[in-house]
Amino acid sequence: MVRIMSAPHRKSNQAARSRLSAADWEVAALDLIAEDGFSSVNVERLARRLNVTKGSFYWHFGSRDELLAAALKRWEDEDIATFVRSIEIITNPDERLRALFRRTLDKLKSHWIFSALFAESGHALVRPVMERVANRRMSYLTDGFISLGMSQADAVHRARITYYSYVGFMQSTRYFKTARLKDQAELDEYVNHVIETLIP
Amino acid sequence: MVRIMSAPHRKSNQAARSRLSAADWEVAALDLIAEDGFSSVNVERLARRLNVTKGSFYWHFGSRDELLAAALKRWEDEDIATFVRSIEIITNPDERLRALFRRTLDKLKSHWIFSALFAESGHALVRPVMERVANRRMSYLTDGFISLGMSQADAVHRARITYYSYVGFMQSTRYFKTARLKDQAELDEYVNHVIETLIP
DNA sequence: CAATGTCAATACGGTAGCGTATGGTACGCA
DNA sequence: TGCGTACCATACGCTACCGTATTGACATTG
Repeated sequence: MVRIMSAPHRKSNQAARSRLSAADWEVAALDLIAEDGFSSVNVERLARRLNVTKGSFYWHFGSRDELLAAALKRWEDEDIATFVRSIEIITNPDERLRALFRRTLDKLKSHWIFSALFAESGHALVRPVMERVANRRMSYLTDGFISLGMSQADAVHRARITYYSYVGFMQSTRYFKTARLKDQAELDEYVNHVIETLIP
Repeated sequence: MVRIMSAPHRKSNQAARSRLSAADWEVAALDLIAEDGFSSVNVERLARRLNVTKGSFYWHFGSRDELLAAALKRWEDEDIATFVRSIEIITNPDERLRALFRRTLDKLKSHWIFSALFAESGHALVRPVMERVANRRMSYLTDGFISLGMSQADAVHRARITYYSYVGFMQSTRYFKTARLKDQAELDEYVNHVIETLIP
């Protein structure tokens, strides 16, 4: 119960910047989401991480939900931006689709956040975000399969399989050691199999 | 705040049986899990559903975790039993695999519980259960693909895709209206596409 | 009918987390 | 140099939930 404040007027290890902005709280929230899930985000825990008390938090945000909404928006925006940057520049449709498949392996923090958020899509703040994300990716995939010569109907189905298997992969590797592939080689092998199975 | 107890000594609408067993609490917990997720299960809410107070609960169970563990065990046992009953009796390996794929569409409550539990595999009580379930299904699928002539390595990969796309499908339809297929016809069409894509 | 066992109601103590109130400190700038 | 703005600390109230303690109601059985 008694918490020893070794550095009362903090000048401590990591937090060289002694004052925080709203953005700092959002980023910290996203970190926590990636580690422990969306609903694990609570302001006192965040405050402890940032070496301040929640007195500070409520200066930047009116409520916990306000922070969560801001963090979600930040993630969605970043996610779109990096996606466009890394994929959209590839012109050849076949190449682009394959690159998209392989991209699921980049262990970006964004993927972990995706997985954590997806698992809690039941939450009223999360659901609309994840639904938009799903629709964007699904229609992107559909277009990809169409431009490879598939019929509209087949492309939609194939996009579903693809997206769903991505979701399942992410969720499983998040939670289960058993599901994690051993090394980079096995990972590559798996993705190659996926590409050969799903890309006509 | 003031709760009107219209039927003090309860003889009320649904609960004809005026006394409960531990099993009743477990079943109610599973219902709640299917509807609202694992972590939404709390004893006072359950008690309200069952038209009793939690004074009763703690006669049957020592703690909330004890109930959750019992409910999980109940589900896992049932899940194995119904799986064996519905699939294992089919001898032809190709038929069996197809039946397994189509079984995904039966809207059994068990599937909803699966989906709710999977989403919260982060929980210490849930994770081992879902890991066992995943391993069982994965190795079952792997055997299926092997008996259809695939190499061991390919079969493992294909089993992964299959299981992961099942997980993604379940999770998505659980949360997103957009993801839900319109009617039985579209559903069948989708599964046919899945079968043609994933079964060699 | 008494005694016991089984299930339930009520009242209470404890903790975690949200949000508020109020005052404190430090930095930029007049 | 002093003053206001921006950020932070402390203390508190409130609610939801867990779990405990005690007593009550009803059924079964000796």
